[in-house]
Amino acid sequence: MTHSEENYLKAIFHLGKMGAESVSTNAIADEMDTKPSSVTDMVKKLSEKGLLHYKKYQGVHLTGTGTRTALSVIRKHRIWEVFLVEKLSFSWDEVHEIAEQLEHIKSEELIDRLDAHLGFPKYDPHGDPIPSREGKLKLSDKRLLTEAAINEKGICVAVKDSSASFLKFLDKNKIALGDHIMILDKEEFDGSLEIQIKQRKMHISNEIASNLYVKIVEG
Amino acid sequence: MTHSEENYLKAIFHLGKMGAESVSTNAIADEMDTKPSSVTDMVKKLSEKGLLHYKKYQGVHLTGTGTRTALSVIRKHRIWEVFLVEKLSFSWDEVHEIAEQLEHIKSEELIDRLDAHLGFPKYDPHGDPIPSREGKLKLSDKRLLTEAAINEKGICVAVKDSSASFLKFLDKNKIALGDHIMILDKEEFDGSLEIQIKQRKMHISNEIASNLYVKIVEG
DNA sequence: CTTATTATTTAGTTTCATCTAAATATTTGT
DNA sequence: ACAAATATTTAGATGAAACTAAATAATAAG
Repeated sequence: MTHSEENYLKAIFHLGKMGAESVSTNAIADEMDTKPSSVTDMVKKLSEKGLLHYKKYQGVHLTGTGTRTALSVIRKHRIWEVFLVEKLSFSWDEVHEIAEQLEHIKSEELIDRLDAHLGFPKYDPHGDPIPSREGKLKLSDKRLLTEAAINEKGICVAVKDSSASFLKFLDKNKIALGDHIMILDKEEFDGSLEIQIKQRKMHISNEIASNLYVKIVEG
Repeated sequence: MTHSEENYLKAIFHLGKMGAESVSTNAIADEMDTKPSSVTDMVKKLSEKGLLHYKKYQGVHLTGTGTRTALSVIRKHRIWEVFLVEKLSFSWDEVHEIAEQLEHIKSEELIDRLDAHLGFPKYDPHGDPIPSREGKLKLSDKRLLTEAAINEKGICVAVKDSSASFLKFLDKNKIALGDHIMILDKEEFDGSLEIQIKQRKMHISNEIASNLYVKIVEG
């Protein structure tokens, strides 16, 4: 399994909503910042290896083996991110690029020991769940902040966009995972929100709200 | 800089006794388990990139940049080995393969933070010195056990062969870095040695002695 | 001082992952 | 339902990094 093959599986997994939907050539090309023709080539190869199903012009979806492989790479990525933040004090906006490299290190033993060393974390620094050794992925009832109703309260549990610029924005505005948020008002015109977060009120754009996941708390 | 290029630089550095001697095509091919013709190709490329000097039929030697790059890779390799042993409890015979992969992760920040996290170690688990950030390599007065005279005392400071089989042999026979060793007798016929190690006597073959480094202690 | 041996290089091929340009299939809009 | 737009695939090329087989240079041996 090459780095490139692993990256394709990861991208297809993400695009396919955990393997349910079939994924188009162009979507993969976009996600991976490559050309559709390159995707066709790779997809043929992965298909021959039994990692995904492919019929011309009909998109692809991962096989069981393909899904397990993708989850194994995602597991590595997320565990390494935890390591970088917890043990090496990187901030959450600096770890993605490095984890993109570390996720390809081949050693199950290594990742298991690292996992133990970190105390078997369940989530990465961006709130994404870490797949188990067996390839089970915890699915939570998190919702985008844009989908919450006025007066609903939630706890910020994850980000959708993990780009450095978005994460830096959150840091600068003192919004962190675990924070309690209540929707005070929604602006019809631009979809922006008035929220109460940790005793202070603030106004956030729709763009921001649509990249923050919350878990609604009753009451 | 590709993984392969880094591996070539590392191999040439090791073969060239820290850049002093010029290294032959065949020696590199042997070291890297590849064909001489492949070496010629790569050496031409590295030469064009200014990492080594190459004249047909006359071997190569690293430039300043080439040496610095090699040392940077070696630094990464050794720091990762310390991490694997100290933090993840790998044994010293398991870390080489994994470090061969980790040494190619591109991030100076990562290796500096890891270095700090480990308390700025000076030696890797096999007793090899870790180059500084600036590319300085501590050279010690260690000598092979085969070069020590009868009645000389030394401290075991490093191994020459880092293969799993040799290291496992040492573990099994309770020989570890830091142990005090005295040469009791040398057998003319096969070069084997009678040694005193930590209150017990044992007999070791020339093959073993020629892969153990000691630092002679006076008295 | 030739010849034989060994070392090294050249030339041409392969595999991998990408690309561009062109061809073909599918989908959409009227 | 047909043309236009979009998506996808094919064909052919490129750059790494390896290989094999053949040619050439350097070295060693008689």
